[in-house]
Amino acid sequence: MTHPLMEVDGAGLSEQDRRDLIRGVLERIGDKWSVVVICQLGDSTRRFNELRRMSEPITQRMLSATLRGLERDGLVTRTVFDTKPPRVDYALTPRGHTLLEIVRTLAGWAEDNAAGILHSRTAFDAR
Amino acid sequence: MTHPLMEVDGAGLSEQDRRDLIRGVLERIGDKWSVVVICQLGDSTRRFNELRRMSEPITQRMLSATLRGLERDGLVTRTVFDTKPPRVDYALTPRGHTLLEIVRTLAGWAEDNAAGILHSRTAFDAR
DNA sequence: CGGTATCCTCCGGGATACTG
DNA sequence: CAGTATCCCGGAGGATACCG
Repeated sequence: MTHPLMEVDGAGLSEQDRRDLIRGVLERIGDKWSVVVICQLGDSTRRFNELRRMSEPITQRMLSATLRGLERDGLVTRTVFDTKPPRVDYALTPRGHTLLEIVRTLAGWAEDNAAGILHSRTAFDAR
Repeated sequence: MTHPLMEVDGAGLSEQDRRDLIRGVLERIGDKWSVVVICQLGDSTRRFNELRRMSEPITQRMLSATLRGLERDGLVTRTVFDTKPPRVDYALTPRGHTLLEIVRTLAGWAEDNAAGILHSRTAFDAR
């Protein structure tokens, strides 16, 4: 039997380490654009400027940085075609797709609860 | 006829508005401590300093701010007992519990994928 | 087309001290 | 015990210009 806290890399993890680990991963989807980009890549492979338009008002710099971060974490693949003009395709990896499902759940929750949350905020601020 | 600002339930929102809405809600759980605090409140009601210890190394200031944000969004209730010394209890609302479930899924995903992600990062950085 | 390079601003959040 | 009040800094991220 495997101890729950020893599953990651074989070393023992404290509750503290566990939270750090989760936070480290959540920072990826906690940033300003990752969730948006992941959602846009959900249906199909996309090219850079295609993503840029779909994710407006993202800046070129931030799209580039976001994609690099997602690629670094093995959530997105980057495929370069050596044509002219250049063409680069981005797509979700299998790991990225498992995250997409959760992110869609989260997005659904956000939509379902948006009205209630906005109402709560108004009530809270009124005081 | 429907006024745009009244279509918060998702019926006639532009793709842009939909993303803004989701981002607005995700910023709550995207900040540094909300997810941690929500998880700690998952099992039972907690007092302020109890949460503080459970969420180390959070600062007093940030716990206070995080709880206020969660309360504002109707995710957490704050109950003051007028005793000495003072006592304040925090608990998840029903809405907070629905979010807790998703957050737990997310935390589970983070744990399950932590090793793979760390490996991907190392491989990516090696290049 | 698909990016970098630079510069600059804003604010999330830590440290510390004080309070009802 | 359960908070506020200040001060301050690093870094996320926007604007803009340039590049292969």
